[in-house]
Amino acid sequence: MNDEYRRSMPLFPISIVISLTDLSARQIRYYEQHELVKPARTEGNRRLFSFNDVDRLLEIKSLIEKGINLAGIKQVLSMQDEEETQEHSEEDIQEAQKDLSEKELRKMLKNELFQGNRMGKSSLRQGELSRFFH
Amino acid sequence: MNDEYRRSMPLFPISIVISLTDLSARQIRYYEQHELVKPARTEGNRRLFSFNDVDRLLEIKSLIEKGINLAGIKQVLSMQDEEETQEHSEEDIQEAQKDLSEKELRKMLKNELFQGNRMGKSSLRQGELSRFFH
DNA sequence: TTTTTGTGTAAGAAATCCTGACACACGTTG
DNA sequence: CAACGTGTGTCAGGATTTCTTACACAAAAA
Repeated sequence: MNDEYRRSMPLFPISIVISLTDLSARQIRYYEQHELVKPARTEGNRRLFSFNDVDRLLEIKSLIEKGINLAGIKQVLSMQDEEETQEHSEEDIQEAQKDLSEKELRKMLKNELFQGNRMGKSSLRQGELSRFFH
Repeated sequence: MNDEYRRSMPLFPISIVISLTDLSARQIRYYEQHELVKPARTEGNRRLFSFNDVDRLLEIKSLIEKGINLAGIKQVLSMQDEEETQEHSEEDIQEAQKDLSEKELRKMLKNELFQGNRMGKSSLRQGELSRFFH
């Protein structure tokens, strides 16, 4: 609750985020451009990332490495955002998942997606950064 | 243990530390100059502060507001540093406290120091930052 | 009163970051 | 196959942030 406030506090310049995520500046800016992350800005227009932002970037990176394109990642992330705010019934969740797997995933990700891990929530879930911080 | 590693990771530029501590850049640099904090540096020589650094600065600020001068603060902090690394017997701790109170405090802080709170460890202890982060 | 402390402020230089813009490999589409 | 779309690298010019050094000064200490 107050926790979310702390995790969304703008703290890191892009250089730190680069070292934390091993993404390039170009990648990070490109993801922002496509609204996968929305870092805050200083008065002088410099990006400032929160813990949530960094977590999100790590998640994006993990999905990228699975071969998912940005459109797909956007879907996944927006679904997760919904889950965080609203409480869902079992049906809702299945509905949302159908939305992703039928309309987008099967078509554009072919079979690469489900090699090995079945994209279970566990591996995609938040808190990646908790390996570094607490 | 691994926790200490995370808390000592250089993450924040001075601008963020300024907003987090409400200290001026001048103050922060001055404290560094007198070795109360030792922030890391980027390749380009910019300061990078860790959680521990910010905690320490908040502690410094709190002590400053109590009217303690830098020499006294340095003593207090160095004592705390020792406590963190080594395990002490009861005697050791009393010894250290005597070291501070007799040699320095009574002489240079006069009576201002003990007005109200008796400088109990509780109020000086670390983790101030935990009010903002976890 | 003279000195020391702690902080403000300013200047010039250097580092970091910003937004385009162009390139390009690869995969997709017509 | 040719044309297009996607995701990333890289470079340039400009803006912002930070650095050090130096001077100033009020308040406290000597």
